[in-house]
Amino acid sequence: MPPTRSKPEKPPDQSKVADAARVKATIREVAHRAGVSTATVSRALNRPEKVRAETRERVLQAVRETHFVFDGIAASMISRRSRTIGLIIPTITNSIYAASTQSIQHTAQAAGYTVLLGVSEFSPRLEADLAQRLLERRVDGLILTGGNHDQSLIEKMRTNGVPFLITWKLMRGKDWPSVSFDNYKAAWSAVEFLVSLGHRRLGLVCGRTDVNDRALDRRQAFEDCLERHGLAVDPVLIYERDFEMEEGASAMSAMLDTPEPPTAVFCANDIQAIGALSQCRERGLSVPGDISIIGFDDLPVTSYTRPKLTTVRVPAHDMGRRAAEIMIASIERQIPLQSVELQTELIARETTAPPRFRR
Amino acid sequence: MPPTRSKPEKPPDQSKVADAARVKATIREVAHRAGVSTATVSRALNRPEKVRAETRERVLQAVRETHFVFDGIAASMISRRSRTIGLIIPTITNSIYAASTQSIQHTAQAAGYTVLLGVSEFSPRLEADLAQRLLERRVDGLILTGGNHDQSLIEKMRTNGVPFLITWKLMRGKDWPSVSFDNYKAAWSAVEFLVSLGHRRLGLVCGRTDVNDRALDRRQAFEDCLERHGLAVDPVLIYERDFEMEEGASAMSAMLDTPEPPTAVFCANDIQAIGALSQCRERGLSVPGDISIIGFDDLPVTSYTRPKLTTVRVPAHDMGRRAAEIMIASIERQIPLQSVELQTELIARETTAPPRFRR
DNA sequence: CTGAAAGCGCTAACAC
DNA sequence: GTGTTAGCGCTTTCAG
Repeated sequence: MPPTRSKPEKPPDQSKVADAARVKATIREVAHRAGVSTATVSRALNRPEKVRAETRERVLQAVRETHFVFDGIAASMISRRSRTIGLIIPTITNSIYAASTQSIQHTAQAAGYTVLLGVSEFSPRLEADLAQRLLERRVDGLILTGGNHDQSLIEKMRTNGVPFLITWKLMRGKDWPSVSFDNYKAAWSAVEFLVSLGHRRLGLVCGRTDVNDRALDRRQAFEDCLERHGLAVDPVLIYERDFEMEEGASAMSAMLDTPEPPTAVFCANDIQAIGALSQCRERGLSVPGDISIIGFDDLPVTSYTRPKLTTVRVPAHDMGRRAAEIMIASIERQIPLQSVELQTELIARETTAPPRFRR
Repeated sequence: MPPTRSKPEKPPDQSKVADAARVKATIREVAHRAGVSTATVSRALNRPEKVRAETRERVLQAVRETHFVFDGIAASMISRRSRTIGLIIPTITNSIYAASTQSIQHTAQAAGYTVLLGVSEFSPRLEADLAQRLLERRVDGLILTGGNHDQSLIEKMRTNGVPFLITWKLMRGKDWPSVSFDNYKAAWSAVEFLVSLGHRRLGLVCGRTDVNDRALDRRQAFEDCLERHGLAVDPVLIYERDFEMEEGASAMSAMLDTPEPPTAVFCANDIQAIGALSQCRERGLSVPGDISIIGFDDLPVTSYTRPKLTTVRVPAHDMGRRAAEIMIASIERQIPLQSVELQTELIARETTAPPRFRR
């Protein structure tokens, strides 16, 4: 047994706590080992400059010896801050949300924050559960996707003083802060582009507008833009589908089987666009010769399809970074959450061209 | 003002706390409102069956009125459990890790756990920081990617009693539990397949083996398999690159510019394979006529490339689910972490064929 | 079935 | 500079 100070106020049953600890250490063990008070340990860890260098070194030494891991949970109880932000997205798999998520996590990490992740799978019910749990973990702020949320969730965030931010959807009317591009405007630009190429009969593939208000904005833009140009909005050319390539393929297939197929199709996300494109090639159709396709998101893979996909570039990384920055600034410096509108950009690649036959 | 019990032991400056709370409620307010003790509120929330139905209803009513959100942080202090698991992956963007992550989050959520996410960007330094922070948040368990970890991290997890699990890499030799397929075996099967097709000059594109032990296993299998078949391992046909399509393209480009290009290339992940494939087509080479390509992962998009990519299917979803289940079982029922080996499957699609000229 | 009281590991005054 | 003390919001004996 090592020659330790023999004042067993609390007889520790540590058989050989030489310098490799066997059990979780608390700030008390560290203090004892360093021969200081717990307050000093706390200071040495959080405000090193308020402690004499030599003392600090002794404390740090004791921390190392015991493999002490600071208990952020206990600290949070007092500081009323968890240094944690919650993030809820509908899906990560195979999607553009992964990009914003990675940026949020990166930015948070750099600022000393940890991200609690929730995946709602496009289910409002699941989202509410997820959010409740994040709130119970006392996240300092919550970053949500889109503007469809349980009313009681909003109330809880309000009364519990948890700031929240909407991403992927601009909340112009409401007083909710959002960091996003304008889905309507972006989709409009895509449709406008097809029309300007001379297309008169257009199809749409998009997500399910009942659970996805981004898809709703995009669909609305599609319909409005056609009307604006005096073109027909034919329900037989509008498909709301799940977020899968296969769904894009089958939607395209259905359109092509229509008596009067479209000469151009707007797919409101690249995942579905890739499926749609593949379906056309499967049938031996030339893209863009026989039919034009435009996607939405600019996933990295869209530069690698054959032909390369024309799409709308969405500032996913920027959005994630800005959202995290704004959230953290609000948490740390009480700066009210500000809304930011980001821009999108049409990336004309190879799947779009004028229709073969003008009417 | 509602006719409440008038015994202001602690004069609450609530001007009109009718049923919409203005500030965060604690269990005390709820107790007061329901006319019970804090202990009863706690019981009503955690062990409803130990409280009379009528009392419980009163408590729940008070919870609703105050928008009370349970403080999981305070609860964790006592229970020594956070109902939280940490997950560290190298990247989410545009990758197969998104799939396992989604499954882990899904499974955790269903079991009442929250996931704390860290993205290490293939940096051991960043990973150590991330892990430290997760430990400080007192995660009940940690799911890591691969087997390269800071020694002091391992010690901290050990002495702090935080169970950890390795994914994406089988830890046969070491005593670390892992839930994964065997990278070596899986890569071997891919290379073996090319050899069995008649290829004698093979190239490799893989991740950076210095920061990615999965890539190392796969490279090792490539080299061993060639040797086993008495084939040359030509360093000029081996490329370690970052995890980007562009990198796969440039690696392929370099190989093709070689005096004696390969007739088949094993890309140790689909991302690089897509780039490589694209590069071949860019140069007007026929795949698999002029050159065969096999990928690894079976990303959804590999069924949508032209031609469709032959690859090795990896059980990402299963791995995530099993890892989360095993971790949670260990946390809740003290079951020791068990290792599981999952299987992969070669998916022969359209980018592989016998070489045009046998030697 | 319910209440009173102690205390989880840490920090924030306030002393010394 | 450093120590002492009093809790943060909750759970958990132990009484009643």
